Amino acid sequence: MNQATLDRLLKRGVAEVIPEEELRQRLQEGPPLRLKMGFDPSRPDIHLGHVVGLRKLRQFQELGHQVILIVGDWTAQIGDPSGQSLTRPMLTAEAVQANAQSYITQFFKVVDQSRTQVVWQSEWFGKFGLAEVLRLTSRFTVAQFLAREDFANRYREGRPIAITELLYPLLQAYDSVAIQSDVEFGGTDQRFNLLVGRELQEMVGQRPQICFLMPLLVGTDGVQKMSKSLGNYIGVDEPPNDMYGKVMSIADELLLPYFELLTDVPDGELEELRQALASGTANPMEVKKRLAREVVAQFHGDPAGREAQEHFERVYQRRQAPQEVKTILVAGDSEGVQVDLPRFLVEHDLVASRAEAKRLLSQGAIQLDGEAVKDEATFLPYGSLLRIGRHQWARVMRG
RNA sequence: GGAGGGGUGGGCGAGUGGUUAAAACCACCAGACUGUAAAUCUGGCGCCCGGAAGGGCUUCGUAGGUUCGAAUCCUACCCCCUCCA
Repeated sequence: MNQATLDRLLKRGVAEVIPEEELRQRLQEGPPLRLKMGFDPSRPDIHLGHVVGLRKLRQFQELGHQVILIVGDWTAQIGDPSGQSLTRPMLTAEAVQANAQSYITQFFKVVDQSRTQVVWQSEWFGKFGLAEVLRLTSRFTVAQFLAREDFANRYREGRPIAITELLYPLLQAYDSVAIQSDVEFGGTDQRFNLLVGRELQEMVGQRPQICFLMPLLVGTDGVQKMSKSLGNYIGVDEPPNDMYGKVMSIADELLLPYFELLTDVPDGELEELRQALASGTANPMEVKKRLAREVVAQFHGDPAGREAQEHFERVYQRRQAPQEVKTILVAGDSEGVQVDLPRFLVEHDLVASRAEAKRLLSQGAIQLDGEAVKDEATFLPYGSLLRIGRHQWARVMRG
């Protein structure tokens, strides 16, 4: 492996490797590494935040290494304390099964299926008895766990910590033992969990895994990490136009991190971009368009990327109607139809309630062929185009 | 086993008998501005009827009760948290 490849692997889009020297050494040793990646089947959706890690797995795979994907059907019953979430309801076996399936499908949009092995926690925890649980828990102390930042915070502030939450890192750590993990991947918020795995492996006489931590992608709100529950995410399953639009809506400051973590644009070029943006010679909007196009292309192909861009330029920049507009068939007289607009909009699911429609109306947010509609009682000619707010369009046709 | 605190709108969190569909803030929606965004400003933000004025209904853990009137008082129940042992 040449130096450039190695640097890209260990530096680009990487927060911390513990310990980095050990990983370099193992990469030189030759045998394919077992790369551990776990997921929580109570949250089956993959968004761009996850993609950062998946892309890194992919890079390792391209060098011949093997991914072990763990379906966390047991830990899902606890809920990862890293997300400061509380105890979640237990999922039914069917729900877990369905979620896992959905997750895996999305997973392989980035990761190479032929170099991936999928395993379930229940393969080892299914036959775990109390004796094993005691043996496992006895290896660690409360003090060790209270050292962890979020536990420490919660404890200090008198907020609850469920005993099961303390178990979460232990179970995750045992996963590493069960699959004999060489490298475990996770976001920087997983640091503690991954380190426990490393420690536990050492205790049982296994070669301890290396912890590979990646930066957390900031979500579309520009503040918090991308997460589904915060609603600031971009899902890999989203349609091209939505995906493109969401990328365009990120803050300018996120441009470079997104390029670094989500694209293959070389570091040298990123540096040029950075300077161009700083000096004002590059228009952030144009740069962002490129980012959006590349992201969409990754999941939907190049043509979809171009089409999404055209759609965006048309609908958002020129504020024209999209190519494809929902049509509403109405029966009226020869020229068109007289309607009570709020009722009409509700009936055709263009707006949630009459009150909502009236609000929009009074704010001039409803247009008929480019003219703001003022009155609730409105005549809609056949072929006319309705626009509701920024995003909704509908054409009225005789039917 | 004992003591105490608490359950309010998407979130956080005021509110202890009427002027409260319920403050403030966040999120969200719309308009203006714009380079996509952000920021900023403006308006809005339970549902229904009404052109409007206005009216009606539903909502403050659940179920009852007191009262002309209850998120606010009483009773029972459910749930959550903290501390002491």
